[in-house]
Amino acid sequence: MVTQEDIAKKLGITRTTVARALNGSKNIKLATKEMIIKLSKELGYEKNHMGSSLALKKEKQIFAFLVKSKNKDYSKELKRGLRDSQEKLKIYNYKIKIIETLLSSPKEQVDILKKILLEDKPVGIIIVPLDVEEIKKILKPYRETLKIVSIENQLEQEDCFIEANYHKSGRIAGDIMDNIFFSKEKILVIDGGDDRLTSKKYLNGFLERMEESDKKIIGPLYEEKILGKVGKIIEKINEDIKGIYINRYAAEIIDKIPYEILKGKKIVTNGINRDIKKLIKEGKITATVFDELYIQGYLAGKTLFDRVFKCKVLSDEDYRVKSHIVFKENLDDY
Amino acid sequence: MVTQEDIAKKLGITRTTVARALNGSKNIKLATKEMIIKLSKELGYEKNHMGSSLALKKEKQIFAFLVKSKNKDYSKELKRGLRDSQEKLKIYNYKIKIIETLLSSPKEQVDILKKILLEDKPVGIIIVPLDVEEIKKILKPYRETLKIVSIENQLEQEDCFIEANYHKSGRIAGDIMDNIFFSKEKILVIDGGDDRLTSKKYLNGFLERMEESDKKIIGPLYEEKILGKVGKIIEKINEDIKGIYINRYAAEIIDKIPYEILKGKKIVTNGINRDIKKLIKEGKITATVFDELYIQGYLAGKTLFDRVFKCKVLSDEDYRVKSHIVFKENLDDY
DNA sequence: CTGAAAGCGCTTACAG
DNA sequence: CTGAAAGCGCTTACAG
Repeated sequence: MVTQEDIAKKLGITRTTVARALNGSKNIKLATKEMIIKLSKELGYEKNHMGSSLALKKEKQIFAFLVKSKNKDYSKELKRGLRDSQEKLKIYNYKIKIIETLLSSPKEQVDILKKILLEDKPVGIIIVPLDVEEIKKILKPYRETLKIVSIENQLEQEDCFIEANYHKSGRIAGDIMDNIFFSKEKILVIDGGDDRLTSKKYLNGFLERMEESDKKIIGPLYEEKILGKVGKIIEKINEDIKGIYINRYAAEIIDKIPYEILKGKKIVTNGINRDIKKLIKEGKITATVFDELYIQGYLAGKTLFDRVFKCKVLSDEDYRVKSHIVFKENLDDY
Repeated sequence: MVTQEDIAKKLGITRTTVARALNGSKNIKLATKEMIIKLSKELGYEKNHMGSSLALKKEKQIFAFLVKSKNKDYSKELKRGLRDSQEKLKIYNYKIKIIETLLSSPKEQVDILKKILLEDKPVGIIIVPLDVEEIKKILKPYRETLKIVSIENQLEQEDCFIEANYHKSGRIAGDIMDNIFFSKEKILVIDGGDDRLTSKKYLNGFLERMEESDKKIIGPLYEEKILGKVGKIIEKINEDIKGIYINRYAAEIIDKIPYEILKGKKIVTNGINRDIKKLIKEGKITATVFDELYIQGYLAGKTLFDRVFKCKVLSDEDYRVKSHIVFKENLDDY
């Protein structure tokens, strides 16, 4: 294992100067710096992070900007993932502070971000950016020192970007629906509306996949405030309908429909929560497909940390969030 | 943050003594030790692992006993997971050495284990134990200092035990098969034999789940050296058969059967490898269910490390290996 | 059984 | 722009 001291000795200088070169300090002559960097590469120097952290005693702050949506599970799971990644950070004296703003109020997010950049001097930002263009602008002057991870919406190319593939999960739901039936059955598609995060992408993925199938799609049936108008859905369901897909409010909608009407239909949905789990357990929903938000949160924390601290860039594969398929039998995995 | 020094000061003793108490050293008076432990609990002392590792310079060894089976993916994935967990260990100066022995030769595993315990003084053992009773006996005298993680087969209650739930994955395959068909169709079950790790459990899980269904099971059809006798399988497949389940050698068997015969049948299997993926992509296999061996390996490394180093015991949930369901549309997640 | 001291690899305020 | 020095929290060989 090669240390800064080794490099210093070979070069006839002090550890201090070597440390400076390796930390990107500005108080160092360019030539010296280059010489040190060159040798450290030749020797295969890797910084010992324990030594480094031990010496670096003051707490460094990372701010995570999440959003609160009506879909409570969304931010809850993301937060849980983020918190779990914190454990690792804590021992290195990094701290993630979570700030939640409303999905419906991009301006609030922008304002708080501005304030924090100015006052708290964070070393990293994790964000589910709402007003993407505005946020890009705000971050620009801080880019030299700030590491950025965005979730759901991409900012600059250079930032790490973590996204779940909701569209794909929609396609998978379609794949399952297609495979459940041999012949050209009728499938009713219920559009529970757009939550501005996942549900529209789910629906589009499902519909795209169904176009490649021989099943006959009825709908999508859309109603504003659909939960108040379940009657309209009931009208559409008849003997001919063999399968039902719902992209949003699956549990709420199913609960409002008398079971007699749904009996024998195969229902597939996207997303997961306690109510959907219950319905799968009862055999009312056949399967659901969802993206693990927990992992997204966890990855965001981990990734930012790797970037800030180790200057390590992970491969794209590491950021990929898998889709999970849930039938009754693997329900308790989730 | 409370340090050993803080504790020492409050007690009017030196850091050295505090360290000794906290490390479980024997060179310390019981009363002193108890006093220190008590105060450190009161103050909420948590050891700083960076300081600790930095001081602890010599390499510590962990040995992992894996098995080589005919199912190459088995040990390959397990190894990959284990290797990934090593990265974290390395910076703390722990090293995992992997030893593979043949599944068919439990004695070889026992012999090597004996030798290593004697000569290498490992701080931890990860093992897929074959001759469980014998291995329990061998490990007994070392239990004071040695942390043990077993995979697949449990040793003592106190050891951490990581298992995939192959039986459950079999049940899930059954669940999918059951859901694919509305009516009482005939399902042919092909038993590809016992690999002594997964395939029998898969089969039993599948059959158990099918008993709860209204489908009619044909088989299980078992032949010794089944790959040489695919003719017997072909005989069984006729118009009436709507679904086929195969627990082992799915890809090999399907490849030997003319596609005309399989066309229109829904095939579900357990396990995953490149060939199965290919068949799913081609639409020949509808779905497969498998246990992520990679995760098992990763967990084994991580768990042992947590035990050795942090004296941390994870909750059962952390050891749980999920089952994964793969249809065509989520194929590229794996 | 306990303590004084050196050292792990790194960072950074201070002095020049 | 560079260096001497203190210090992060811990461990352990050595001396008593």
